Amino acid sequence: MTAAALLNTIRANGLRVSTARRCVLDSLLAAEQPLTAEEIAGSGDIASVYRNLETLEEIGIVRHVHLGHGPGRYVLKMRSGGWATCDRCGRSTLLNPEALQRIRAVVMDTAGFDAGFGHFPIVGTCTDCTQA
Amino acid sequence: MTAAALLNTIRANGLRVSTARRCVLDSLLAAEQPLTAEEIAGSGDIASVYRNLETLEEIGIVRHVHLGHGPGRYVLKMRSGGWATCDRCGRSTLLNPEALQRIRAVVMDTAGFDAGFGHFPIVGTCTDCTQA
DNA sequence: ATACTTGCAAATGATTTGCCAGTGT
DNA sequence: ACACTGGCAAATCATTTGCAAGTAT
Repeated sequence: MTAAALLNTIRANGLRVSTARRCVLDSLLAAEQPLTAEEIAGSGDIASVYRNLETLEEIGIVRHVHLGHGPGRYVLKMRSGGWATCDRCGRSTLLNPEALQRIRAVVMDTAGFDAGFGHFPIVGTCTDCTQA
Repeated sequence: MTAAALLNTIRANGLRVSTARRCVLDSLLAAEQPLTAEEIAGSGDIASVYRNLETLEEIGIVRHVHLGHGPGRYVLKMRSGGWATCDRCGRSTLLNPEALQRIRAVVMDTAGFDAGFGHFPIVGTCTDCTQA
């Protein structure tokens, strides 16, 4: 999945590739971590950023996550997955696919829930912080 | 743990049992589910409710949870635990202790995280909604 | 008596909406 | 051209803070 493919998805949904829309995508493509709307907007118009994020989420390009307190954050869906956040150091990381699968299986088995941890993370204390 | 024991905890922490504080506790004692600050306040002063909830959380009586979008919710800690919320029907339930233990164990084993699901729930589709 | 608390108002932070001018197709 | 979008201002929702008056101990 490339940047060009994302633009095609936008057009395929009957939407336009506007400058503001591209800026949002470029921010997300350049980011290592999920970003807040404010971080994406920079000095630009934040209302447009929120509107575009909502639109991009509707067509399945963007994912909205809440990794802790504070504002919501946004990531490209292709770079998202199951999240884990440390309640001490605050770091958020993606669960590796095997770990996610095993956790999902137990949740399904014990609670009957088909869970993904793609919106709220697993919150707990990470190994580093537990040892410290 | 009784209602009277909660009042003792308040006094034991050098705090006063005021009318507003009692009202917050009474709301939480009467509730079946976590409540929003607005629900707790009713027609009363919501700023005092927020302040009291924060105080009660600090002394370990109350727990703050985010079960989905919308405002935060508050429960008595003695009635809280690991939460699961269905992303279709929106219902939130407490995980039974055995399920919670097994889930915590895999999370520790696969991701190295000591997680409790006491603040953010496990979000997924519940059995009823999956079948429907 | 003296802190701790309240209640009101106002401030703050995050997000949404109305509206009209601007622009991609 | 024509509908989709952007940008600005204002509204809304959740929560916090300042402060003078009230009250539990």
